[in-house]
Amino acid sequence: MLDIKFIREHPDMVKEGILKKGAGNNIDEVLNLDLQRRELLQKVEVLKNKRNVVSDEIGKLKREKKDAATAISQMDEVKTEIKSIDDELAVIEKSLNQFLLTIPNIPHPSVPVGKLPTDNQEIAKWGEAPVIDFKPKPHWELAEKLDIIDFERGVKISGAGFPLYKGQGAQLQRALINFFLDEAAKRGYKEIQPPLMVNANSATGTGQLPDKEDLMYVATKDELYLVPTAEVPVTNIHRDEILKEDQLPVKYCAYTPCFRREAGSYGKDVRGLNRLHQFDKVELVKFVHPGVSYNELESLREDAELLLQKLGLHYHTLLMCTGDMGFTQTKKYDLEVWSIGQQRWLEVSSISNFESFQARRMNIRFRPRGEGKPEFVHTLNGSALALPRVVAALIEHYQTPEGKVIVPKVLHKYTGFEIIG
RNA sequence: GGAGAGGUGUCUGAGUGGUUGAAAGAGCCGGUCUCGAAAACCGGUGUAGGCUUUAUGUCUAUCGAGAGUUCGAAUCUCUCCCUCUCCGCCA
Repeated sequence: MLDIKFIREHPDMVKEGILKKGAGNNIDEVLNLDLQRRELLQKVEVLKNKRNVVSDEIGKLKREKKDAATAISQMDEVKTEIKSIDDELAVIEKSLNQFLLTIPNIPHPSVPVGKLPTDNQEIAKWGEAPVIDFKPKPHWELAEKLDIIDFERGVKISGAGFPLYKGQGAQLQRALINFFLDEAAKRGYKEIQPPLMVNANSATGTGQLPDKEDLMYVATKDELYLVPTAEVPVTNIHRDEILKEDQLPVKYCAYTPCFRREAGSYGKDVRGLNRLHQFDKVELVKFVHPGVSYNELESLREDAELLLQKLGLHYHTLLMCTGDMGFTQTKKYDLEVWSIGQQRWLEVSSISNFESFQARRMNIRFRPRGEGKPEFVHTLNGSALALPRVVAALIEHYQTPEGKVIVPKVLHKYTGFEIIG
């Protein structure tokens, strides 16, 4: 969430930022509630002060065995008044807080303003689509023929969007996960295996709640949510903590399955591995000093891009426009890998800076060296990478005319085989 | 799941209704001492919010969370959460 003080002092900047994201604007209501809150606070604090002072006096009188009845009766009115103002305050604070939780983060000035996919800027392009003299097959055809992914049985067991990986398909997945994790470790990320179900506080901290409850699977009996991304449990590691400045940046990587309800229909995405309810992903999360978060965003992007380069896959990098950014981000890059079988780009990574937006919700701070008040850290995260579309692009990219798949060299030591089929 | 014990500041740990924001010790920061360090000694050291003459200022809140009793709650009552021990179940 945004800082109420910041909103109070820069209402126009906030309104403008929200507008760029294409969201509704209720800043005036927020400011009004904030004003009411502070007025009531002043009134009630005077009364509470009186209560404290008089109570002390009563204590003294009693100790001296004097009569305190007058003082006590005098407090009757104060007491009821405090109660009524406190009640009023509670209502206002609750509503103010709800508003604050629904105000999106405002975009960084370097982000292009727009709302269409064409407003996104391609800032880098790497590699090329392979030149082949036969018609490339989409991954679902290859996978089915090779019997490495079983979509139908996935449907039987769970439903659409829950594929079953078999044999070399399962091994390829495992190889990619290990490859991604090892590469992350080399770049200084500590590996985490987080819980796969989180409570409401954690989901609120990263911004999935209260707005996006529909995206998640919920175990209502236990009030737990299946993680839609490792970002949720991993960023919450340091909720309500004060880190030391010397610790920063704190860098974590985590492999988890991700569960998403993906309510609604997505047309061209329904086939194959393009959009699933359960998928695997390695996520990178950083907690950094506010002064360097945009440098850290660039290095995070490099961390993710390097993986695609090592796999030899053709990709490009997009700087997402204001309208294509999520609720919580100030700046976001997407990496899209080329699917030769489908002749389209597939998003495999999303790399974002949240500045202090999540940190404020989660109360994650650091203590500056020497003296000084704790400040909020900046949080960032990026997929490195989401598996299914990498798998899709990879088997399409490396397919042979016979319908086999050549495994890229960096994976050999993980797969133990060099060709699928 | 059943029975019992308990949750206090960065940590250990006192504190069962009235100068307790909270003893004591440790840690940390600053200082004295020292060529330097250690030890010793002295001083400081939570967080959030409000107000104003923005200050070695002041007020409010905060002892797991929430509600209640009371003039007054870390201390009493209720609900919830969590931890520990024993029993049961179990990968």
